[in-house]
Amino acid sequence: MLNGPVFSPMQTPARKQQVFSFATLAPIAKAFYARDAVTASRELLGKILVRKEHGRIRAGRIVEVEAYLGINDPAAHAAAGKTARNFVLFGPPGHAYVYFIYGNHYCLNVSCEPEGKAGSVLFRALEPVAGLAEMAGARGLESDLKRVSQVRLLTSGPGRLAEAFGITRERDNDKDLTSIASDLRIVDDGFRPEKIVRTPRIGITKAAHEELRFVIAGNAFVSKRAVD
DNA sequence: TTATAGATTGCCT
DNA sequence: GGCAATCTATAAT
Repeated sequence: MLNGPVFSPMQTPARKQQVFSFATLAPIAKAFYARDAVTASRELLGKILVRKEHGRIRAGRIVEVEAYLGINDPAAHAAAGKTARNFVLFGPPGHAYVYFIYGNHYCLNVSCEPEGKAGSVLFRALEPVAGLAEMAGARGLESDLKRVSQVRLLTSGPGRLAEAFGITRERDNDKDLTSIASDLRIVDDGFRPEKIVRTPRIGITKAAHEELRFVIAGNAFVSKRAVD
């Protein structure tokens, strides 16, 4: 196991970083994603999103996600059917679906369900594990992070984590996260959350009552608008 | 062709 | 807590 779920200021980024060797971090396999979005959401909590760029690793533990279902979920981009924008949702499982929102932010999903059926998991918050200085640089923040409140600004929120990992539609949309050749992947270090909390999704108006948001209970890096 | 809402964030009061 | 920023997709004219 790499690190527990709670960030400790005593664990410096350098100490955390030496634990990682990108080549040995096998991406989670395609079959993992070929399931419904609710199951995939629960299973993804505690896994680690990893980016390799310029020989450096950025990694963050997944602590908050939301499930978006297929054509019957009014809040899902798949609701309108397959389009040039959302085709990834209908494609093979384990691919990155990246969209641009509010003229300012990218958001990252991973496609679920077998090919032909839509469904995805939105990444809403990560707990930084490695490459914190790189994340801070990408976010335009001070790299000398002393407090948890500062580290939270790196990846607590879907737009924030995308920026921290340099995720864009042009670069990452439809990327196969299960490929050994991918610079963006999700890995399993054996960590399992003690408790998962289920709540309504955040920031949507359609089907807002559906409880399809999942968070690791008590984790300090869950996005601010959280309603546990 | 024009209008509007959107799976957000950060700054201002 | 309110609201501007700023682009895209989709609905309305």
